[in-house]
This record gives sequence, C-alpha cells and structure tokens, in this order.
Amino acid sequence: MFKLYSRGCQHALWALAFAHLERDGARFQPREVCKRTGIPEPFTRKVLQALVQGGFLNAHRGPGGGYSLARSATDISLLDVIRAVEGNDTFDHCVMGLPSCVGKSPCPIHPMWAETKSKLMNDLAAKSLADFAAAALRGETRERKRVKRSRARSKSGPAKR
Amino acid sequence: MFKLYSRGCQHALWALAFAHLERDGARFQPREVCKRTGIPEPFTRKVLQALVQGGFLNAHRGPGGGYSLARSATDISLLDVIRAVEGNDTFDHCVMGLPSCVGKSPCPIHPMWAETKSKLMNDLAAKSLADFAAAALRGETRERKRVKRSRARSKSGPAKR
DNA sequence: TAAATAAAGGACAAAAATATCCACTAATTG
DNA sequence: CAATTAGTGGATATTTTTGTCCTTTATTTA
Repeated sequence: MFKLYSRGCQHALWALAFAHLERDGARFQPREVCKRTGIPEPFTRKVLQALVQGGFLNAHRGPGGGYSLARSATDISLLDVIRAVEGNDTFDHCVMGLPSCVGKSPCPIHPMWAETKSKLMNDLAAKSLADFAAAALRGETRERKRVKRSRARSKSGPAKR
Repeated sequence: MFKLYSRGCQHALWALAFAHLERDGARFQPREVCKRTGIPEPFTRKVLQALVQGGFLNAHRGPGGGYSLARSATDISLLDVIRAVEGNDTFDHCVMGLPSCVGKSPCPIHPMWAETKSKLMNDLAAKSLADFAAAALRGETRERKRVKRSRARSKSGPAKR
C-alpha cells in the first residue's frame, strides 16, 4: 500500500488539470470536469472546498457559478495542491511510526527515506498545475475514461496479507 | 497520507529487527518481541503468518515454539519483507489511479514518480534486515518504548481535509 | 424582491485498513 | 498417551478512508 497521497487528492489533481485545460484562467463547472475525468462528483466537491479554504480556488455561487483558480496554473505547484488537501504535515510522518524521528534518534531507515522524500518534494514543487495539465493532455484523456467503467474489484495477486 | 507501506508491514519490520537483535539466527517469541517494541501482538502475529507463508520465517509450534528466520538476516532485504507482506505489486500501482499507466499512455507524473520509486526500491533492496536491526539498535530502542505510552490522538495541525 | 441556481457544510453510508478473539491443530514433554 | 504450550485460520470488532445525500446559504437574473 505504497501511496503518495489520498484518493481525494488524486481527484483534486485530475479536476484541476482538466479545469485548466478546458478554459485557462476561466471558471469551470465541477459537474463537467468530473464527468469528463470520470471521478466521483460529490467527493470531488468536498476536496474542492478544501482548496477554496486553502486559497487555491475561488468559489462562485449562484447561477453559472463554479470555481476558478486563485493564481495562475503556472504558479501553483503539485506540492501546493497536495499540501492544501492533505495537510501541511503529510510528508513529515516517520515511516516506522516513531513520534519523533529526528536528530539523535532517527528510525532505522530515516536517512534513506529522507533522501527519497527530499528529491520527490523538490520534483513536486518544480511541477506546476499547467505542466501537469499539459502532460495529461499529451497522454491520457481517452485512457482516463476507462477507469470509471472497469470499476470492478481488481483482486490483485497473492500474498494479500 | 503519504506512506511507504501498511501498518502491518511496519510492525513486521520492527518485529524482525528486534527478533534478530535478541538472538541472531535463533528462535524468538512474538510475545516478547511485541512487548519490547510496543507493537500490538495479535495483529503482528497475523503478519508473521504471512511471512511464514512467504517463506521468510519458519514457524515452530508447541512448547518453546516461536519463529526463526528462514534465511540469514543479511540475506533478507527490506524490499523482500515489504513485498512478502504487501504483495508483489505494491509498487506497481499508478499514483493517478490509471489502470494501465505505461508506455504510450502514462499518467501526467509517471516519469517523475517512476524515478523516485526506482531509486527507493534500489535502496530498499540493498538494505538487509541485519543492517536495519543494527540501525535500530543505534538509534531507537528507548525511544520506541514511548510510542505505546503516548498512544493518545495526536490531532495534528490544520487543513485536515 | 422572488425564483432559480450552485456552493457550503453537516449528517450519513459503504468499504477498506487496522486490530482482537477464540476454537482448532500440531508439537513437546513427562 | 495425556497434558500443556504455542501457531493457524476464521470470525468479529473498531477506526479511517472513501463516497453520497440533503439542507442551508449566497448569488444572479428577471
């Protein structure tokens, strides 16, 4: 169960990427975006609320409402989004469960993990929503659709634990 | 919710590390090891079962039973343990949830993520249980004890999502 | 200002991960 | 071979994550 972020955060990234693609800088309707990307609308709406509170989205109520990015898509990094959705401390927890895994008493794999994390966080901070959206457009618009359809249990391999 | 493996796998790693420290190569009693490391015994026993089935542990029933490592602690890598507990495909899932995130249609962050994973998996494959145990001894024997005591909710920061 | 639209927020439901318990079985020992 | 010890496997409980629904509130437009 190796994962970078929660499902909600994953949805947020798809939503923002497609929102940006539709009409850069303009408003977007969560309904449309969710339908196009095949992500669950009610859950995604919740996550969008978090992004509003985090200051990354502006909400527009009433008829023709929707959301718009509070800053340019080139100015919002994936790390920003992840932090906004998951909380600022997502990357701070010890992999071995130690309450204070620092300085004189690190966990047995702290150095290795710290290195991995550091590189990853740099990469995520360097990648903007615009970059992400562009990459999504290049590779994955069609493929994405199929996710929703084949939603049956994948029942992967042995050793389920 | 950035995580490298499940809680059960975390428990397994602590248990194996301390088992190795107690008496290298010899049998160990899960009861003792769990008490010393402060990890929940019933849950950990389940995970040990998985390791038996995975061929990493030998189980010994009856009086004075317990477990022993099936191979030398220097010959079992952290990656081996993780795979045995989590399933061989733990590291194969797409971070963006795509069913087939490869080749011509990778997800928007596939390259970045693949790079991170590759390095991490190399590191994990290079680190043996013996290395891990040695590091655990250097840093964390005492500190670990405190985990169990302060088991109260940590209620960390804002932006809980 | 009334009607319609759409986001906010909270309650609720389902599924998965985490954790415990117990009856059963195998091994050891006297 | 009977008694005791300790792992196995299955059932069950708890918590967290994921996902839905519905009422309220704000905004727009006629």
